[in-house]
Amino acid sequence: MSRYSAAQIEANWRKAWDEAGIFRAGSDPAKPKYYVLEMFPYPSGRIHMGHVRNYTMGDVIARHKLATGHNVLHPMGWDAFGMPAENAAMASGGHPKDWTYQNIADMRDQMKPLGLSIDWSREFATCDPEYYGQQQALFLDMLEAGLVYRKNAVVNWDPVDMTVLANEQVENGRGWRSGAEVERRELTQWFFAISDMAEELLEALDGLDNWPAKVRLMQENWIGKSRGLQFAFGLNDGPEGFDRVEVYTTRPDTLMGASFIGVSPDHPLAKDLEKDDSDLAAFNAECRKGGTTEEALEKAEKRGYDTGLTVRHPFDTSWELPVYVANFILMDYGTGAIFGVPAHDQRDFDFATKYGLPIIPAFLPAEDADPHLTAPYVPAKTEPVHYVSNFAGDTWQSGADAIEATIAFCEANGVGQGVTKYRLRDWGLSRQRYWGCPIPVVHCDTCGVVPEKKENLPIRLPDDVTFDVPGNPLDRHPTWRQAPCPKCGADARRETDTMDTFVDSSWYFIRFTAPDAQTPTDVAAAEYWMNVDQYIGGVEHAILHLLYSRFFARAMHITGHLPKSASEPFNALFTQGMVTHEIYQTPGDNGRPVYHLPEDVKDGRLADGTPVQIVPSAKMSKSKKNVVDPIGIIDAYGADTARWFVLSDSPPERDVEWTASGAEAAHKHLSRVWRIASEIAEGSADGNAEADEALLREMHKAIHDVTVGVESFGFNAAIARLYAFTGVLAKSDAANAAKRQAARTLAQLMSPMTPHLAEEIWQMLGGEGLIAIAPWPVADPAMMHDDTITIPVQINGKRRTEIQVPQDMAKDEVEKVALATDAVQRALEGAQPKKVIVVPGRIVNVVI
RNA sequence: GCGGGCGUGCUGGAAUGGUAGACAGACCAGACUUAAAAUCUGUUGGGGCUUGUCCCCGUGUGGGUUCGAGUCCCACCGCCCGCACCA
Repeated sequence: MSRYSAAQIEANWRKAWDEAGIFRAGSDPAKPKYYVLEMFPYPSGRIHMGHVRNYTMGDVIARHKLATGHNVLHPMGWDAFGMPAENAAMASGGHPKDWTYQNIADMRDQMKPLGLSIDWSREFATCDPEYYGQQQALFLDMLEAGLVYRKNAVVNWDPVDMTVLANEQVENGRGWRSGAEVERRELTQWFFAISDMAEELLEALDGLDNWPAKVRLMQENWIGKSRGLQFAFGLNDGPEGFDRVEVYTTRPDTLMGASFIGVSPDHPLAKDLEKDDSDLAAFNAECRKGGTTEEALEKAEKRGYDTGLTVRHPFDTSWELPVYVANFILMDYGTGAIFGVPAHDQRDFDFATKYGLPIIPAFLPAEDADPHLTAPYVPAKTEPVHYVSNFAGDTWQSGADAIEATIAFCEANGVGQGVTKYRLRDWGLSRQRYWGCPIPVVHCDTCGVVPEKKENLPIRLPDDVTFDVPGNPLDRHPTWRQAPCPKCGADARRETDTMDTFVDSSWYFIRFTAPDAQTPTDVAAAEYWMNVDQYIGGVEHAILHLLYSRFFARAMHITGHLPKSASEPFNALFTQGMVTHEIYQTPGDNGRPVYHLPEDVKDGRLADGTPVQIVPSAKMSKSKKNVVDPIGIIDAYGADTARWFVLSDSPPERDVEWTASGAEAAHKHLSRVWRIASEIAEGSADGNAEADEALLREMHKAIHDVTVGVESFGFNAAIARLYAFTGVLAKSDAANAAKRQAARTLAQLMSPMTPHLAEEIWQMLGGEGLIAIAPWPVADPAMMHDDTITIPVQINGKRRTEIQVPQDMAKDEVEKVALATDAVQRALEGAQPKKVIVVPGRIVNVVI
């Protein structure tokens, strides 16, 4: 008998699937549709184990749906715009386009051996002009609908590379590539009006029952709805045009504890004052320079500048509070101005302590309040809070009630209004980069900003660009910028900013439903295929990509590109864990460890015998060298082994640690299954009917358990069940016919995870056609329960013995059997039990 | 600081409130072999004695609810993740 050879099997079956065209999504109305999608990859040029895990999970779902009679859409594409292509071009002198398409070709070649049930006919890359041209059309429609606009905004500006950087591209206040200190700069940029939809995006989260609660919560926090009071302090002797300072607070109940007013360095008042105050101008400039990174903020000291101005407290106009410009106040949240309550807020406390401002407790009981507090005074949760009406009245309330009551009180007394605010800000999409989707507008000296005509789309990126100097190549291109004004025809200039790549990924899943349409979408196709029934990807996209996509689906409905039913594009979301690996390191110079690839380490030592230090498992990363190349694994063991292993050891939402022994074990198991099937295929040994019955019963239980596992993302549990069933089959004395049936079923149950091996076994055992499209087995309930069952007997909740009883035995009969056991009789010592609990089919508990 | 999650053998992990440790890895022992590999079988939470179809303990710690708790509730400890000068 020959041995299991994945290399031989796998290529054959991929060819067979290809020729049969079984993964091509049709529109068979007789079948229910099912759209399964994994987040599409960035074409870095190399697939990694994370991809393998992600796509394998999606493939298990897709193949299972195919076998259960669904019309399945399972597409793949490339998130192909972005900075790495430009960085590669800058580093090696190539062109981003060549680099990207070469990487796509390479990655496609690496992915195909995985045997994924993908409809490759729908493949596209976001850098294809056919795609980004439609994206430009979408942009124009959104512009017309008021969903896109231009405004002046503060951004991270890298003065060396001369481009805007996203927040995540700023490290410790410096540009991640240039190392230059990032400046905050005001620029006119394009924005999507996502914040207008804040309430709807928040409310609709409630309906996303099949999303992880964690992701919904993260989005909820990100949208950040808050309820508060907005009102003004009257300003004494302010500059021209400034007679009040508008503030927003979520804690109006602390109003009587106010001791100063703080405004942002970017606040209009601060900007006005700095005109005549060079010290303040210097202070503001210093504040604006400060980085916006987490670390920079943590280190930054609370600093303020006393403007010398004062405001009047709304409830006691003789009470004057100083006005400071303070570095910790953000211009783009609330009104850019606050009142400080040092007694109840750590930041305000730090500030007040530094500048010798009063610390006034706003809550009773006043007798507990120390007039010389050394730390913020925080009332206990249950303690009644005496809110503003302490000043004017006598009502006692707490928490949110106190805040609402205070707002009502303030409104009644003409001090401001209750308002709802959101943290969510509009999405700035302008990037001063070449390798992105050009924003299709023209700047005309007479007409201003003019949308490009749709018939001129796509506005293509020019190919003749250079990357030898920093900045945006589109800006310095000799001719590309020149364009006639679509309105008046005069010479005008193209917009040279391109779109954030998150725009590309916000609607690609809709484009998959009609990838060749001459409009952004084919609404009928979108209506048929949308929504994505199951979306799978990393939790790192919990906010940005998933929130943007939810916004886009709504925007596309508004602009007529999608039915309303697709406004929430992803019915179910699953966030899978990472693939991790131990890190091997040896001490290097200057205390920095030297990392070693897993393949260079044997038994804890390098080839030359040097022992390595093993650092606990972490996400595979090139810099730590704790990576295992999927290609190497596929070459050594086959794709089925890689697929089986990444699904087997851990629940899919958790990280899985790649271990050499685990991969080896997976391969051994698949070899074993292959061997068992081969023996059955060759064998003709007789068995006994009793063994047949037992085997088939086990088979039906396995069908049930594995099906449940596959349908509920319990892949690891399904695989454990398959191990167990394989063991039963291997030991069974059943006749060949029964074994054959069981082995064919085993192959079917394994087919979503190990499709190639499953096909091979199916064929070996005389299965008809391709297993990939053979109807999924159905468990027979009659075969799933045994006539006689074993149930444990507890005494006072502790297991003491077990009894065998007929499955359908009456409760009191079961009780009698249990009481008659030696263990129970011994424990009773002739007495009567106090109570006997019988859970049918489950357990008996005798209470003594 | 705010929000969320998780703590189970040597390891990954399993367990609708109902036999804790399924299934794997690792280790050890045995079979086969001249030997090794491969394969197959078996053992493995801790402790005790009277070695049994035995007893006690055991799911981070301490309480509670329940006939019964890894699972539910309260408090604490530890770890992980997300957000964050957001007023």
